[in-house]
Amino acid sequence: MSSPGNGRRRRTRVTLRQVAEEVGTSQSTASRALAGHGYVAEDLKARVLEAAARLGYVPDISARTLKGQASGLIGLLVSDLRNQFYAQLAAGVEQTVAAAGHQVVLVDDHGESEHAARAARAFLAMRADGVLLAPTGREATELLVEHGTPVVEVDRRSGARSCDAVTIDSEAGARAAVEHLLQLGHRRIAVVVDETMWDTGKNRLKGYRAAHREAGVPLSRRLVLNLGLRPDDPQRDVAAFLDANPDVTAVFAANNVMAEAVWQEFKRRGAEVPGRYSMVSFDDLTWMRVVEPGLTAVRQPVYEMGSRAAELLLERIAGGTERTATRTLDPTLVLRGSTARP
Amino acid sequence: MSSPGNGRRRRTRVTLRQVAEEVGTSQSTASRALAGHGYVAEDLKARVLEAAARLGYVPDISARTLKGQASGLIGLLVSDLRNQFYAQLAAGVEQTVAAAGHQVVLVDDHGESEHAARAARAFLAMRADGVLLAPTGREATELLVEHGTPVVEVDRRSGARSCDAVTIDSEAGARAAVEHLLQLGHRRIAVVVDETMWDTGKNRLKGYRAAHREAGVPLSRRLVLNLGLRPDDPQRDVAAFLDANPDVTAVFAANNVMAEAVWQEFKRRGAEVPGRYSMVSFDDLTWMRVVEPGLTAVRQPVYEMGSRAAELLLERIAGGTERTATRTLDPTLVLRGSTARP
DNA sequence: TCCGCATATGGCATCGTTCCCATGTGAGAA
DNA sequence: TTCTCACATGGGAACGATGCCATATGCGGA
Repeated sequence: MSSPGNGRRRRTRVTLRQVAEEVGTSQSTASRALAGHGYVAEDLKARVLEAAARLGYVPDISARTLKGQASGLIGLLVSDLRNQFYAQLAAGVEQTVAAAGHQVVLVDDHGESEHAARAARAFLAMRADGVLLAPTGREATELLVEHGTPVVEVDRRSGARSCDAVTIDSEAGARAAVEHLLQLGHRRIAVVVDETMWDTGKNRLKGYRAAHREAGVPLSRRLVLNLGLRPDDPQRDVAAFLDANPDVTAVFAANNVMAEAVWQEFKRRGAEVPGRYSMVSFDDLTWMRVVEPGLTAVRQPVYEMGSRAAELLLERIAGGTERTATRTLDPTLVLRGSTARP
Repeated sequence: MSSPGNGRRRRTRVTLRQVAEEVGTSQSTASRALAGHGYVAEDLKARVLEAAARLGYVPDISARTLKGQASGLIGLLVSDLRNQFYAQLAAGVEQTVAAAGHQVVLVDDHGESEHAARAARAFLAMRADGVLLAPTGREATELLVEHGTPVVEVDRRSGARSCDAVTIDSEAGARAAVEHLLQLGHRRIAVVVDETMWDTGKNRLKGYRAAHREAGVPLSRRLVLNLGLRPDDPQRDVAAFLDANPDVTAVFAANNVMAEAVWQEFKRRGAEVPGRYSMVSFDDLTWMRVVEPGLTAVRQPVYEMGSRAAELLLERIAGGTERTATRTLDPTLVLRGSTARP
């Protein structure tokens, strides 16, 4: 590999100037040789490249960025990396961003918008070329947009002023799920949500209601279990709810966290699925197709959402499209064994 | 928030010089005021801070880094973000790194060491303060160490020259799992692995063998199903293996991917667990405690491994410890319903 | 012969911060 | 009075890469 015999840590990094001196030319010429544009004689260029490789030259992004070039960094802000949903999203983003030769700076705001704002400031400070946000407030988006950083919102929309967005049609997904239950003959369908402050939760509830209205089935406030943000022990709350509403025959869980709580509670009380309860989850994770019976679920193209958002952001950075674009992806209802007639 | 009425994109970012001019002082003084060290009169300092906030000043990390300061970036290289194992790891790392005021640059090498080497070069180029690697070859580690970047290897060790590492005791975990099966009376225990080139796979196989030796149960090559890296369709291979070895009564899956393949194949052929087969997984994911029966599994403290590795790296960056440290975390065997006497 | 142009190379200012150093003040000590 | 020292401020040189501009040469066409 690189220069032998140079003990452990190199004291200072190899700079372009050193490479230039090695071949007896100027920084300018060496720069052109490495960059591959501008006039450089073929043989000189080869010698510069060889020297750069031999000395282990690595260009300094800070200097390049300072001079006004792109930093090559894309910020990505998610709410909870431990949740498979966001992990998939991040994977999709990383894949696309890396393929374009950029790097992802990942921040997890744990659902706190204050933390998100801090992250936005950090993205600004590092001169990120663009940022992808699963927003938890409009502050971060606004800060970035105002400073001229391209932003694409993913999954959720902050309602902040114009920026691109890639989301999944929550309302349609929820409607399909609940329609399915209604068609099977269920009339008292519970819905379990943890947040209704962002458009994901709001729209899933909206879809739930729309399906009822369309089917002419009356809605009841009682059947909406709203646990609020980051509930301590959702399973306990679900248990209490089921005890209080013994007439419920089906449950629609608005996201994977809720689905797990509901499923575990069914298991704990030995309630048969789909015998006693039918169940549908919004979001389709590994475990839902592995359990017996499999969970009927609204599958979201999460990985794809990540990569589409990244593509959109890269286009925006390249300065392509002018007016802001919103892309909505369609979820699909995957039928498995957890749903049947009541 | 910041200055009102300034249309959309600010054309240029606010620099320290502009803040200084705003309060009628010099860059030097403004810098000291913001940095909070060196002599600055109290009232002047307050005015600088106020002006910085009012103008929406965000320091430029590139310039700071170029001047020789830390970049605040920590590189993290994982093999497959879609795998919950690495997502948990990344979450643990992010949490700890963010708490220390740094940012994580995340790269997924998809198990390709060539990709890993490219990532290492990128980390070098952006002057990452330190790097965490789940190595897929020694090249990346060596490149970074040689350039003087602190490196901590996580989960796997590359065997490259001295750098810190945080791993989980694969051999002990595997031994515990297989001992459990042996104690239940199993004598023909299959082991399913996909890689034996890194120490994780190697050591799990070692633990499997050690347990047999200790129990005085003869080993058979036939019972080792080695699928090799990234098998096309592991479930099919497992099926073929089970057909060819009908005397097997228990299966030890060496990681979560193998466990899923084995589990799905059991389900497909309607083989009762633990009636026909007992099963243990190395790595304990959500679905394993949700399925019926629950999977007996070797639980790895993955999130903790991530945060411990990050802590170690931060210490190393701070220049604390001198000699390299290796930390090994202990896995625990979680008994559930998938294991019983043959 | 002279101009224009493609080719080739080097000098140097620039990006925004940091920090060393020079400069300056006033108070208290010698 | 003069020296010292703590306090306070500004000038300006780095850091490393980039790219504009000046310079130089040789060749073909007018």
